[in-house]
Amino acid sequence: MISTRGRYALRVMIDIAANQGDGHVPMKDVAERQGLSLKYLEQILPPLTRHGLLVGIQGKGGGYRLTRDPKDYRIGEVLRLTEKDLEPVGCLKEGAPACERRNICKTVDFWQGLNTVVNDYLDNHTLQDLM
Amino acid sequence: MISTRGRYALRVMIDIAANQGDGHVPMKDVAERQGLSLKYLEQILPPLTRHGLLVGIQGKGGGYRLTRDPKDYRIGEVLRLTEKDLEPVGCLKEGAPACERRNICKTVDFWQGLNTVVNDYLDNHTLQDLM
DNA sequence: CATTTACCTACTGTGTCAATAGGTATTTTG
DNA sequence: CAAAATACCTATTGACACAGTAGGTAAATG
Repeated sequence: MISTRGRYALRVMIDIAANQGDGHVPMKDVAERQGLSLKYLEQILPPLTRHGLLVGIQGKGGGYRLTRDPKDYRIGEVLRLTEKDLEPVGCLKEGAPACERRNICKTVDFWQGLNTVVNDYLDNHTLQDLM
Repeated sequence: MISTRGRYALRVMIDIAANQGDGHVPMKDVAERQGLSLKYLEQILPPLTRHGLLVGIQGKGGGYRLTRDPKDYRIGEVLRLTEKDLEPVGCLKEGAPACERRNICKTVDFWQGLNTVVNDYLDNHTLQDLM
């Protein structure tokens, strides 16, 4: 299940791409255009700026800007940064506590396969594909 | 995200397949072998019996039995009956309230594609593959 | 200096998850 | 026929994530 965090993040990036021109786009404008809560968006974006997918300029005349061409953002990148967990089962998570049934578990390979299928799909589509 | 409901359901069916012989398997035995709560399993199974994937016989000497060969159960079948929602986003759900952004939504096709990829994977593996 | 913007942290209501608990109905066996 | 074993049903609970609300601070510009 993809939550609003990831879905809103994509909508925000699409909106910025469409409106940035050669300047910056205030998140307030994005929130209004998209009909979303500014305060909520503000707490979704930090991971994206921290990892360099967006740059945010403070102060009057500031706002956000993409750092790449839309075709160079893989959807999976955005979702992995904004979604809490994208893995189909908890035990596949990075740093998950070791499952004591691991040796005898007949299904872990199956879940790993599902995880791969999902991530391949997400990584084979770009932001450009959504515009 | 696949919850314990779906995962336990699969483990239960694998256990039944391995232990039914030509009789029935009491859920109490399954719970003990798998280290799961009997009471919890009891409320996961009803959809499976209701849709004929399992039969449950009451009374002494009763228990559960598969109705088909393990290779004839698609994983997707089991999960769609036991998981609350398998769809990546709510708006794809059967009977979901119509989204008012539907006309202008640029992402719904993308999510539909993800849903298809996931279900194809789940439906192209059978219970036999997990044994 | 005032305004605009990003950025940070705490709090809240709702709902699902993962069980636990206590029962009823049905069938077989002694 | 009684007792035991089984499936089946419904309510409750604690923890936690989701989706937002709220109230601020820091930085840059006009």
